[in-house]
Amino acid sequence: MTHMTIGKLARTTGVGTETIRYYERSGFLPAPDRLASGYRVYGADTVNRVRFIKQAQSLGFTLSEINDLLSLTDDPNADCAQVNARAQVKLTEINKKIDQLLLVRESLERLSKYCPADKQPLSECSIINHLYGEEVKHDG
Amino acid sequence: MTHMTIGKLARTTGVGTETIRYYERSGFLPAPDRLASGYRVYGADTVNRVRFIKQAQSLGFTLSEINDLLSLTDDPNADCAQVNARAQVKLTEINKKIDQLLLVRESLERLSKYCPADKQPLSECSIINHLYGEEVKHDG
DNA sequence: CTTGACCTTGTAGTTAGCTTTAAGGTGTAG
DNA sequence: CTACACCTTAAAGCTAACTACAAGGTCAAG
Repeated sequence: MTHMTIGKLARTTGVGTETIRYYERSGFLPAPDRLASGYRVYGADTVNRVRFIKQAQSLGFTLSEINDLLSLTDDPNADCAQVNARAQVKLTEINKKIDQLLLVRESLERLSKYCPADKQPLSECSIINHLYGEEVKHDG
Repeated sequence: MTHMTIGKLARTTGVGTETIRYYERSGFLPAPDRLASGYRVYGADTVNRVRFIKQAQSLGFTLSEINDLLSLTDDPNADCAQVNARAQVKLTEINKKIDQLLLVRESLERLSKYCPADKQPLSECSIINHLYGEEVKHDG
């Protein structure tokens, strides 16, 4: 059970076969052994590597950042501090995105609050008027 | 001063000339009048329209959603409620994104907390171990 | 020995929103 | 009249991460 073809690997890891081949093409997975027929053969190590990629993606890392992380795990001199530094960079990015979205939400909520939200003409719509560059009343 | 060429419009609105042409190609801006030379000529209305697009983008609307909003503003039967409904949809999306990012941040922070963050071998790194599918210790 | 699931390759398409390039015409300041 | 900034077009390229397609070879069951 140590050898599996691409479809089995795909089913085991929950990605598509085309995605596996794409990862190989792009250097995220090493070129696997082949059967005489040319079929790719994978072992448990590749299952782990694909899972690593998917887990890291769910934490907001891009494939190229994940490649850096994978290089670290292959480097005998790499240490925890280097991984943690990358995690901190990612945390900073995520915090920035959250802050931006909070600002956008605030704007939209404020605009919506002053929009009659019934069958008023668009000339009364604070959202549209704001988009066209006009000032909107503030609280207080 | 009511007529300006594409470069002036671009500078006035803070976008590139190629972006203006791209908007026209894609139907976000109407085809403008032309000089005898073929140069595009714009008026203040186009400045407003481009600003509308940019403002709406900063609120998280995609170009295709913005096109819908612009169609509404061109529709004599459109009303405030329709615009507000779109704003609510967008607010829901933004809230979803914020929630996802908060979860991701929590995961990354928890992992980072248990990572020695000094020159320990990667086998001690809770981040890497998590990505490879191992369990991580919890608080309490 | 046939059926059908599975595999191979290379190439191109997708979404979103631009940006760049090539090859050339126009407008104006000095 | 000569720079030089500005304009024109069509088409291709970019980033990210896949996804689809065509045309064919392989493997296992019955």
